[in-house]
Amino acid sequence: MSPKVSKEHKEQRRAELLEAAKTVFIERGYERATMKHIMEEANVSRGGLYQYFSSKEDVYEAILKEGLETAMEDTEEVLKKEELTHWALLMKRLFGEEQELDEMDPMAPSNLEFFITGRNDERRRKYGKERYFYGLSIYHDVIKKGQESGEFSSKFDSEMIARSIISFVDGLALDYAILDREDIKLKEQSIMFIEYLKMALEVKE
Amino acid sequence: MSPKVSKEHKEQRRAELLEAAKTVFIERGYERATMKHIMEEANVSRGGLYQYFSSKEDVYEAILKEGLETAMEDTEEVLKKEELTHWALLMKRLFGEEQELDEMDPMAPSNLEFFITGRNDERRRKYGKERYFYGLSIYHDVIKKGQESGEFSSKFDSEMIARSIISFVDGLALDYAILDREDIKLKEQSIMFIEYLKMALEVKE
DNA sequence: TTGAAAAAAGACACGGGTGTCGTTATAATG
DNA sequence: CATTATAACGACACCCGTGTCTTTTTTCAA
Repeated sequence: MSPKVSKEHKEQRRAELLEAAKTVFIERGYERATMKHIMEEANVSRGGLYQYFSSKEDVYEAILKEGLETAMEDTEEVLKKEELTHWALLMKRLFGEEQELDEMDPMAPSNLEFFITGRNDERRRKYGKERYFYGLSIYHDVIKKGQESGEFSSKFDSEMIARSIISFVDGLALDYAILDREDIKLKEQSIMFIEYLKMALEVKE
Repeated sequence: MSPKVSKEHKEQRRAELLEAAKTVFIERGYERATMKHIMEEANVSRGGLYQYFSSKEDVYEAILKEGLETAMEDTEEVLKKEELTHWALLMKRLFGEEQELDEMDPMAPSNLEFFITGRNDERRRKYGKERYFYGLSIYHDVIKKGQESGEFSSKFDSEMIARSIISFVDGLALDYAILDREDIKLKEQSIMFIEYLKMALEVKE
């Protein structure tokens, strides 16, 4: 009846495995990474790993889920500070609390890979769609509210602006994946895109 | 000494194989496609296929090369009609002669896949970089000339605008790959991006 | 300290994709 | 029509990743 190992320990182990898996995925990408690589990185046997995850896809989905959860928490966090303008809020959602325009989530390339290589798989496709529309709603929300409050111009459709943000973010992540750091100009491109947004929303600042 | 089959026939055969391969790649994507799939699609044996191509990567590079060549020819074509404004030229380069805003190269998803999954491979990385900078120069060129001629505003750096075009195109291709046709809104997003460009370049039209 | 139950280990068989190689069919040439 | 180069065939052996299954070890509770 009673479990032979504490729940805390199990969760701890699981977290360790996920951490190791992340390292592997960042290094090798989703497709080229194997369960064996993860076992080696985590210093665990085949059986040990399969105790927690039933496949590579299973591991990856756990990482994605975790990432989404922390992202949602961060969004909550930002929302609490209600003194912000909609524009500041939008910028925070785009580039995070620290506004690091030249940083990129190291998992971003693998994430793209995961969804693009699995685009013919119904399960993964559905999952990708969910994430897309969740991301869309995040941006759409604040833009719409900004327009309603009069802070933003309503010249353009809020949804299309929100969609353009996603495309921009995805495109940047893609180029980041393929090109060398110095070739991509993350910061300058982000600034350029911010200018587009300023013009479209007629933000003074 | 003398070849036992005409050169034309050989080239014809090769073209057929490439055509079949394209069909397969469009259907299954790069990673999930196998040489066997291509053999079946082309009604050719293993030996027959390997007569022309030494690996899947080899096949794909041939397709990419072909695509790039026709793209360059198209660009030449457009350049000949010198009566165009720089803006019209830019639009043609972005969306082709027909300005079909809701069309997407069916190979685009596989192309992204090819480069993103191979991002740790030196050869493929180098190849991707070449293509990026070639694409960049195409857009950069016309924007710079437009600015120099006074047709475009020089408020923003021509290179960054050109880069933003690539990111946009890549991001759109990515979303096209992952989402269903009806979820993506190709046309509306293209129009939105054109508006960004119009504002940045201060184009009346 | 001992026993039970679960976690971790690692050997194993399987499947699937790859590229090669000896053989056969075919097309050009004399 | 015969010859010969080579295109096309398809069997084969190889490799590698996967997930399972049996065995061993560890942990907790009595």
